[in-house]
Amino acid sequence: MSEAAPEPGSAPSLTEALWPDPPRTKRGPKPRLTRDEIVSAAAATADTDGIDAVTMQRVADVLGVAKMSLYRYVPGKTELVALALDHALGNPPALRSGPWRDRLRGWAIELHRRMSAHPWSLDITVGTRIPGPHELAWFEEGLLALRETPLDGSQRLDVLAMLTFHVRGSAQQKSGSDRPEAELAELLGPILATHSDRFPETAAAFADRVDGARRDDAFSFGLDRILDGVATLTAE
Amino acid sequence: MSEAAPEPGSAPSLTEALWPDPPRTKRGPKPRLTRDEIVSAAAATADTDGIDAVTMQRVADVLGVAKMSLYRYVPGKTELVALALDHALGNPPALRSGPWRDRLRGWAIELHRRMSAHPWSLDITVGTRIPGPHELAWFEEGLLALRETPLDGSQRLDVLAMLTFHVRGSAQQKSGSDRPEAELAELLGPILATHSDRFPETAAAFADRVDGARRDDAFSFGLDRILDGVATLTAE
DNA sequence: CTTAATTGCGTCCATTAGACGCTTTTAAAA
DNA sequence: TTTTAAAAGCGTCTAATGGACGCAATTAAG
Repeated sequence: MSEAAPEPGSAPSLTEALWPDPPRTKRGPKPRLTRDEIVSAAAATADTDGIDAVTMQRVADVLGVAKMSLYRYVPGKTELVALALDHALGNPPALRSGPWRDRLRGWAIELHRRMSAHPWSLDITVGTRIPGPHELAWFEEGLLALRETPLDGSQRLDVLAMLTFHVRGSAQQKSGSDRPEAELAELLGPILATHSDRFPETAAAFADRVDGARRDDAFSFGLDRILDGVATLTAE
Repeated sequence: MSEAAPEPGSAPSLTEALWPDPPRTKRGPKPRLTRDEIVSAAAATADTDGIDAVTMQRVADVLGVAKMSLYRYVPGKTELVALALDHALGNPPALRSGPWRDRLRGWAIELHRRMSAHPWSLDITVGTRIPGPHELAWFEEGLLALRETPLDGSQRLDVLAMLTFHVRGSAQQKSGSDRPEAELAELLGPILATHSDRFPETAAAFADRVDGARRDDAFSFGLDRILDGVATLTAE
């Protein structure tokens, strides 16, 4: 929430933070750190102990510097976290052949894998954000896959948004546990048992799921449904 | 993160908080507040000033009591927020007739409306949560709509999850602004202009969207795609 | 060699959520 | 009616947080 612009620039600091300009004057002491070191440290901390463990103090400790030193490299915590997110996302896989459906499927699966690997990324991708370079690269890659379809640009964006929502939602559900559905069912069990009269369908559906010993593949189920839906549209 | 159980119950406090038991011994001074008053105050505060404005202090001020008094009604802030969410969600609409597709569509649209009306609800529905009574009621309603389909319980749950993800994601994007896409395009404009060589497809797609003067209906676009996909499955 | 930009960071502050324990209220038990 | 103990209200205190500010040390440009 602070402005770190040395010049009277009009862009918000978040944009500047994510899309930095190289200008490097050569006066003054040499920086002891790199912005990238800080971002990596923040991401690593989030990976091991969750996003709440990422405090300026802790990141500074990891790097062996004082807390306030970080502010020479990063305008604030918000920006640091945004950078860590883009760092965790990384570059999209480049699959430039095959039919759009397979490509898009691979795209979504890989995105899901990345986000699941950094569950904290889900906690912070909230609201209208400014995408970082890697995030935009993912978008670009997804749009490339849709190029052979008759969809217009707007529809293509909508398709990617839809896929992103599904990836995010699915990854979110499984964050923190590797058998999320079983866990949820366990949590819900007592509640449903107590109020089975109020929620008969829900109780039945969960019983069904447990009996069927289904694995956690709500993600791919939904993914296929979505791709079916898009296919229906492109076929028109 | 604290345990408020008067008895040595084994359930986590969140469950107890969301699914309270009426036991009301009649000793001691009469409570000056209701849990519901507190929850309403918290939700109202979040509605007007965002989730960050919801502090125990502020809620207490609104109600004219001391901060620590709230802890007699609510185990902690986490639980208060969970309660506020369920409060904001409210009961699902009861549309018990018509084909499953229309019912599900109405269900999703209404859910979208509610969540958009309380944008803060999106910031806090993260990870595996314990659903409150209202949330479960929505689930129940959604499952009811799917009863006429040949899908099994597990698939029905997956469909609802998918829809929920889409609703959440869409509502999230538009939180904080009523023309989110235009806003995003504005934010992205300078970036894309600067790096149009790296993101040609993205630039083109956004240009397409702006030219087409499309309104913000990524939500219903995706919703129809999803329902198409489900229809494909049920038709098999 | 002088100068000015730039770094590292110590100090300070405002805000949080929450623990703990005291006092007061009030219904149940004697 | 008196005694008793459960429960409510909440003042006080603590630890953690993000961040403003300004000073001293560093180092390249002039």
